Amino acid sequence: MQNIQRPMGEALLYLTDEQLRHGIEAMFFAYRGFTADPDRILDEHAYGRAHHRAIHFINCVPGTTVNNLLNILGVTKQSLNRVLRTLIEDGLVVVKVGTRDKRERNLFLTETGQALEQKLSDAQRSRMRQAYKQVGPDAVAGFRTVLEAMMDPDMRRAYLAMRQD
Amino acid sequence: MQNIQRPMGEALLYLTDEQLRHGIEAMFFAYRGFTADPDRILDEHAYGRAHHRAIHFINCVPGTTVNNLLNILGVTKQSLNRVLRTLIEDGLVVVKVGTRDKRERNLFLTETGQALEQKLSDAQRSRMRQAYKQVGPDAVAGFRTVLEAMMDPDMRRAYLAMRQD
DNA sequence: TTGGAATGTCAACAAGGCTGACATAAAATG
DNA sequence: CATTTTATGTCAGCCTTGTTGACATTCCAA
Repeated sequence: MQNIQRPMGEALLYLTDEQLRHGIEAMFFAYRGFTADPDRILDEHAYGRAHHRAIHFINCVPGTTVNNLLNILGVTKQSLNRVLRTLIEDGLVVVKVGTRDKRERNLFLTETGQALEQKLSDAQRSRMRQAYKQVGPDAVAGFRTVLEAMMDPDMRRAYLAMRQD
Repeated sequence: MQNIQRPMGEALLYLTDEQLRHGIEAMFFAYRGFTADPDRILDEHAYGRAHHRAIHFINCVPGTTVNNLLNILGVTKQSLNRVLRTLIEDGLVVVKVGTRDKRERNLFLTETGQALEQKLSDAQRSRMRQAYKQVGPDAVAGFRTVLEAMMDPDMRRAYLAMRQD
């Protein structure tokens, strides 16, 4: 370590080990903040982050299959299945057997499910909005750019495919 | 949803629900990338992220007390204790009874512990460096600014106190 | 039509959070 | 000096959410 070369004065200051370490810690603390508000709401419903993630992406891609969700979430199908089961039992998610391929299950949020999704994403967006507002558009653009660069290529593809702005 | 007001044309485009949602998803996928490399290394040693976090912050503040670590990590002492116990048993961490206050335990990494810390943080910094290099200093500055704005105030204080750049 | 691949379910286990209760030693306080 | 508070550790037990293994169903292609 300690490969502290500064080939061009302070121009690459942001690439020193020290700076990178700060970035790592910022990521750690920020992610805590990022999940704090939804976590509180989920607690009231006896759900966890896993439920939140499932709800979020089912809302995002209504009718998605279990398999597709597995790829997005990066967990095993067994793990996802447990979460889905409780969401289905609780009437937040409905399953329809695939029309073309009957092995597939298409997932949808019920109205109750959509209501919870709203509540969760309102909370999360509200913190995001406050942060964005506080720092302005340029910082936000930089934020998104770095996040994209940090993703694994597969996830970057999934992420970019999901957006159309 | 769909409360899409645009009070000043496109000037606040980055604050629409749609944009905020993309920020949320970017955060989710990026955090996965962020932890992927250390996770692989930890697996080989039969450790988890909890061990990584402890190692990281003990390295960061050598001689830190258990209580201080609890505040930084935001877990219960029982949970931290389990992790610390294995790290001590495995000879990665040593405990010294506090000099001024003998109730306190000061935590340090052994050479072995430092070696693992190096390995983990090399991997994590390397991804960070690649991302930073790819996007340039302005984006990096924006990235850090937004992350700081997203933290809970307590954590922001802890984070800012930790750095002296 | 039959065997393999894809999809999803159930069961059991492990990591790592959590709470509660309790022990000990040291410090602080009256 | 007696008492209380603080810092830490430990045990037991619970929950969420990962994991693997075994199995059922469905589809498709040889």
